[in-house]
This record gives sequence, C-alpha cells and structure tokens, in this order.
Amino acid sequence: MLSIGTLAKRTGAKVQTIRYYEQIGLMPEPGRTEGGQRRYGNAGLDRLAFIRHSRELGFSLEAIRELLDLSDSPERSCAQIDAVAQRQLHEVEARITRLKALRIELRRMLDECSADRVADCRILEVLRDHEECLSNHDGTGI
Amino acid sequence: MLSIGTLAKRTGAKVQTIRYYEQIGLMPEPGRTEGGQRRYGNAGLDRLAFIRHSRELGFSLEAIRELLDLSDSPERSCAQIDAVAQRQLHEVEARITRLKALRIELRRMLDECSADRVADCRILEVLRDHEECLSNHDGTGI
DNA sequence: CATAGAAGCTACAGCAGGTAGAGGTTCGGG
DNA sequence: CCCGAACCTCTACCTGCTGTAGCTTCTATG
Repeated sequence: MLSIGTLAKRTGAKVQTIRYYEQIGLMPEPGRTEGGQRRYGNAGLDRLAFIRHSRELGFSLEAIRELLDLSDSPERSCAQIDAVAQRQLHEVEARITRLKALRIELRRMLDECSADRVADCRILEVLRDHEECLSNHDGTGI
Repeated sequence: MLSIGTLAKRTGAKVQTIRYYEQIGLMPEPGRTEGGQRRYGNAGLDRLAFIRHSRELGFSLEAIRELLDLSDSPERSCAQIDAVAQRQLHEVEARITRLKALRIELRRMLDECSADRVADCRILEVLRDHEECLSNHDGTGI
C-alpha cells in the first residue's frame, strides 16, 4: 500500500494537490490506516498518473473528469473521447493563434522603441493608444 | 465628468473590474458626487485604457503597475520599460513553444485512434502512459 | 416637481487550479 | 521506545476577475 507522499513522488503531483483532487471528487477516497492516513493501491496511482498527464496536455479538470467517466464504460463507442481530445486541440490551436498575434505586437513595440527617455518611449505610446496596433487583439482568452 | 459606466463602455472593461482595479490600487480613487458616485476625468479614462490594452497584450497586473509607475518619471531611461516588455515577449514565446508541443501530441493521439470501443481507445492509452509521448511536456505553465 | 427605472453603491462569495501555513497526530527506522 | 519525518485537518491565499443581494442615487419624462 502506498502513502500519499509516495504517490506524490511517483507522479510529480504535490501532496496537497492529491488531497485537493480527492476533495473535488476527481480522486476517490482511499482506504486509511488505523491512525487515519491515506493508503493507495495501484488503481489510485494509475488514476493520478492519468490526471497529471492529462493536465500536462492542458485538459481542464472538468474534461479529465469526463474522460475518466467515459473510460469506465469500455464497451461504448470512443467517439466522445475523440470529441474531448478534439476540443482540446482546438483550444490549443486558438491559443497559439492568439499568442502569435501578441508576439508580433510585442516585437513591433520593442523594435520601434529606440528612445532614451521614458517621455519618448514608443512602448508606452503603443500601450496608451490602441489605434497604433495592427491586430485587434480583443482580450478573449490568452 | 464621466461615470463609471461610461468608462466601462469606452474601454470595454466591466464596471466591477474598474472598481476592482481601484481596490488593488491600480486605478486611483476618483472624485465622488454628493451622493457618493464615482466621477472620472480624462486622466482616469486614459489610465484605464492603458491598463486594458496592456492586459490584452498579456501583461500581468503587476507588470502593468510597474509600467504605470515607470511612466510617471518621464526623464528617466526607458530601459526598464524595455525590460518589462522584453520579459513579456519571452513569456509569450515560451507559451507558444509549449503549446506547439501539446498540439503535436494531441494531433498524434487523435491520428492514432481509430478504435470503435472505449476499451481500445488509443487516446486513453496515451493519457494513461506517459512513456507513449514523444515530448516531455513537464507541466510548467501552459 | 414627482416619479420610475436605470445605474450606481458596498460587501461578500465564487470561479480555476492549486499552494502555503498553523497546529496537531502518526509512522517507522534505529 | 523514541525522535524526526511524514501525515492529518482546516483555513487562508494567489490571479484576475465576475456575479449577486440589498440598498441608494441619478436623470429623463410627464
């Protein structure tokens, strides 16, 4: 049987994070020792590894919850799992697009500024006046 | 004199957000009417526009605070402002790099999965087993 | 000038996804 | 058996807002 610290070491999650996952119902309540300490089996370890790995790929905890639920019915079609992954891919792509626009704007700002004094700083001017921007970065999700 | 609602409309910020900026000291406390409602001048409007625009470019509120402080000393060198913008650019670039790695991994997952049943789903297999990944996405800042 | 309703006010709670600390208990190697 | 590491619960905090409740004020119309 594995202590919470061992799970933490093996998966890279922090101890508090594992307890947090339990609190929000993502990890099941494990067995306890007589003294009240958590003890996990391999199922717990595997589930936590799944969660952490999914998090590393950017899935939200809600999406992970969905994936875990779906994986409990092995005979069903995996179309829904596909859809969750597809959605995640789209989100990642949207974020890349947005960040690339920001990168262009930031580079341009930095390029243009050759001032010495704050008073003439192009960066501040651009930040002050949206009209100086090429893109219309609209503040939807960075 | 401008009401908080007018500022909100002109900058695209929500009324609560403006009050929040005031609360954390990013916006100065404006004058008030006899009845206690906030009234702003053009300085307030400009400052809020600066904040919103910087947010759209991904600057953190702390970075914005720094930029606003720096812009108060127009005779100083703008090297520090440059540094803040440079830092932001690096962060954006790091995020792009990371997201591109995620995109590759997600695409590969989706490509490989041609199963019908959840039981054979490649996506779940990949999520279960980190070894199946090509990249070592390490969970540092998405 | 009265009044209705839009807009403002404060204060507090909540979201994601954790992280940190206080203050106390239990586990396990020597 | 003992001591320090690891565990426990509980609470508060982080960023950057957003939403609600319950009340007050402003302003346009009649």
